[in-house]
Amino acid sequence: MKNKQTIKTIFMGTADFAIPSLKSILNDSRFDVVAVFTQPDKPIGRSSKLQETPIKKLAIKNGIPVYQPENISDFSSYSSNNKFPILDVDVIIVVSYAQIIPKTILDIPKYACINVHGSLLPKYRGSSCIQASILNGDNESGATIMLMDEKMDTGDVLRQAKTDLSPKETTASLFNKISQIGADILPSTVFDFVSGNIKPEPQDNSKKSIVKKTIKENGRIDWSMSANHIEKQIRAMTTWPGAWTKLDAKILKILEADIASEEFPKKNIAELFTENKNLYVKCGKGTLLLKLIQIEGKKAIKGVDFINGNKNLLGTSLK
RNA sequence: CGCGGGAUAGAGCAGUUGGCAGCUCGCCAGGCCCAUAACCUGGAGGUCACCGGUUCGAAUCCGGUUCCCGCAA
Repeated sequence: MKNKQTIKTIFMGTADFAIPSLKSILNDSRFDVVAVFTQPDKPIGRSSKLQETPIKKLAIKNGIPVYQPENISDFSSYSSNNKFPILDVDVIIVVSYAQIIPKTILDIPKYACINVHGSLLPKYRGSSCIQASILNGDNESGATIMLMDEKMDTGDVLRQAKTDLSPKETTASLFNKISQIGADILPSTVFDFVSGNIKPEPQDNSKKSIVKKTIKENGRIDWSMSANHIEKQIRAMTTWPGAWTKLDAKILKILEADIASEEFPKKNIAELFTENKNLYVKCGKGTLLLKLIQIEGKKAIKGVDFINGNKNLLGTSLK
């Protein structure tokens, strides 16, 4: 492709994860973003007001046409003539769009549909890739730029960027890291591919792993598990759905915890107790020191603050 | 107007037949001690979210407002 030409691009994305990528593309003069696709406005939070997706806000701010079809393959839902509205594009970049892209659309761009995925594929195909890397205690993860095909996250890899995980990494912090490093390499990767300077590498299917979408129940703590496992679960479930348990009839979220260095053999599993001004809960193996917790209807508080105001609840068991 | 919880000292919480504003912690001063996050003594710190009503008297009862949070989506 000639230097003076720009890459005519459609961007599809919805969640915050896609924001750095869209910014990256918008800030790169080699790209011309002609349209943005994102999910329809939905009510979020306690009010029933419709909320625009983060991507929609960014697109509007930059004066780019926004499409929000309920179903991306149902052209009639967003185009009056039952056709995809823009047929002459070079690439479609999809990041965290929340819908499967059908073959009819994969075939539209001149070069390819390109995806940014939050793991080092073929590891962790699926939507909860970042949670999975923390839950499994990985030392490194990263972002993958790949060509899309009809299956989920199975396309040929163009380029990857790695990052280390800190011992206290949470899904929230890793989410930011990976979305950024992915965005950082996205423009040049797409450009190099379009220019013919990248040879797509098929994934090694023998090394694949697939992760299911995170659901609320994944945040529920099983206190018979090891403190080591629960501590990773707490970091993996930050900030949604959060690691939670039941204190009497109320939900108790565990926002931050450390693995206790001491053992407390006399305590029962799931028992809440205090020792040296620290709040602990006994696990199946080992003990967790609760640093930051939140009771349903209340704000997040430190373990020591909970002890000060709720001495009567010490000794009870979490469920 | 989706369902529900909450607002009281710097923090976390008690506090209804309406009657002097409390607890734990922190903070300040002093004491004990080889020493301490331990212990003892004393102290400061409140417009009980806001506005109005009932009452001799309201944190408490009634009406309204604002803000925070959990669920759901």
